[in-house]
Amino acid sequence: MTKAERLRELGVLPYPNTWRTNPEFEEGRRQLVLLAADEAACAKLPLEDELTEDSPHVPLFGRVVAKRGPFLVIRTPHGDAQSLVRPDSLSDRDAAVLKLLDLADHVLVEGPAIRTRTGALAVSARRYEHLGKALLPPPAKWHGLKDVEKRYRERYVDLFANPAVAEVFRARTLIVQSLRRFLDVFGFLEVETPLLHAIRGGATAKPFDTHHNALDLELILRIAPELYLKRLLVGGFDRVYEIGRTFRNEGISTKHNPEFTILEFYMAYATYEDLMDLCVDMIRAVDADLRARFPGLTGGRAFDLQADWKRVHMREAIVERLERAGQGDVPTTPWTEVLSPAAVKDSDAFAAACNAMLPRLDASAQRQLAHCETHGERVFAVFELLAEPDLTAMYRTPDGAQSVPVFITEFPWEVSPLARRNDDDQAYVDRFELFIDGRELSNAFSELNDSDDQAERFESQLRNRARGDDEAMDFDADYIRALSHGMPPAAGFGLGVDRLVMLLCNQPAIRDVLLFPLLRPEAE
RNA sequence: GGGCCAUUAGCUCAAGUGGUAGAGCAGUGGAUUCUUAAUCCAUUGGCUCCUGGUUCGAGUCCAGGAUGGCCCA
Repeated sequence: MTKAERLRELGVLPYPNTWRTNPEFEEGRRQLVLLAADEAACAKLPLEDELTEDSPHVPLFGRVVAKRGPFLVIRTPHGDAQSLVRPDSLSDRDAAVLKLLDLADHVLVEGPAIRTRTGALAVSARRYEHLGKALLPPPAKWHGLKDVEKRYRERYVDLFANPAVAEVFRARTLIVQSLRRFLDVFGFLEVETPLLHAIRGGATAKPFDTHHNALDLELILRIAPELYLKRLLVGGFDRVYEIGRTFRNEGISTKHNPEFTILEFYMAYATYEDLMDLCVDMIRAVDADLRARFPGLTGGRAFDLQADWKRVHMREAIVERLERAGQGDVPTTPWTEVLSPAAVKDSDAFAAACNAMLPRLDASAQRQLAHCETHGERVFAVFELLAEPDLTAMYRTPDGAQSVPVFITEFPWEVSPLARRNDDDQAYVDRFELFIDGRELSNAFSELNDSDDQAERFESQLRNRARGDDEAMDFDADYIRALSHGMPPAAGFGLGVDRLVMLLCNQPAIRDVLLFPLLRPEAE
């Protein structure tokens, strides 16, 4: 006979729903768990035999994760606390129900809080209620659940068996709340724009295809919210933001999941330089919130957010990388043999250097560089191949102990189809990407609000498509019409929220900050 | 996409060069009841990821596949 059947014999439902919580129980439990973690406060509790008739009873409810002698360890969202459950302190009925307890069951105990002989808190149970049955045993109490695949597939077990994992997800929520609060205070309006798009725009990426039956319409899941948010600037919402899911039909890795969370905000009458200042303030504010509440997650960092954040033109970063090759932690590179710092400004010399370098690159880098047709595309490719991998070695705190955040600015226009051209040099745009700890976290620019220029950029994207770039954008005629109605001068900002959580919470893989990362379905 | 590694009981892990598949915890039955991975006695539990091959004999060797991890791209 199963335990569930034996419970029924005692008149107890295995899955009851009769005991209900209320604000008083919730607060009582929370205070109790906090008290259990406070050694000094526990020392003031009475021993069992010092109790008086009027000692107040407190509730403790949650999942039983361990049995030790006459003690049950009960796990709650706030932490663990234990209960001393002795049959002779319980009614016969409660004692009989207690005998049918399995690890992982949900239970309620009520009784006075006491100090044990070892100085710990325990709820000395006068009442014991079975609240919910578990049929499967929990993972080994000492080792927990370690199997990485199982942790992702059975996240529900991971979360209750490994409290440190649950902590990361609580921290994630705090980070998102903190981002919202920061933007709300600055007068940004949070909005929701469509996830189903008819054409691809706002980023260069491969989309997921889907279909709407009633309209018989081929649709894609959005690869970025950008173009809808900028339509709202035209509509008169001067400061808007959206935090939401975005989908890119690409590979899965420690840094990529097909669906991820993006923050984008747009600010009228501002430039990309204003956004650099705002970005520093925002990330520092979020980090301060995080460190105050989750100090255990934020130690031992390889980067310093309090240091001065560097601002480096993309071409300067390439020059600096060449000049510092072999110094400190910046490795030597064959690029120094083919590309002189002076040649970075000279499109012919730069192209020749790229050609000379081609046979020395690995297959993927060759593809990336050979694909380039213009100087701007080559500058971007060389930045990615040469400078980006060593940003953490190049930009460090004065004592050299930590890397500092760096804004890479002045991108070539060809790789920036939605960004405003620089007034002094039309070949480059007013754009930056933020790198912290060597990882690309943000992309932002002064917005292109010249509808004629934007139309030319879309045409350029179509030419890229024609020559085989299957990530190029579509021509968005409605967006051109929107710009033609007049978009205020503005700057916009995008941030990978999952990557920010990884960075601030010291998590090595994006799967560690996604509750349910995409996995292949299990075999039958 | 390429390379390397892993896959054995519910969980965590063992099984020199091929020779009867094991432990701890969980579970079950009992004892004990101020424990801190509770303890003590007894005990159940296996398609060793899958499919083939070599062999008298395969968890172990070989080939192919599956899933996952790490690195590279």
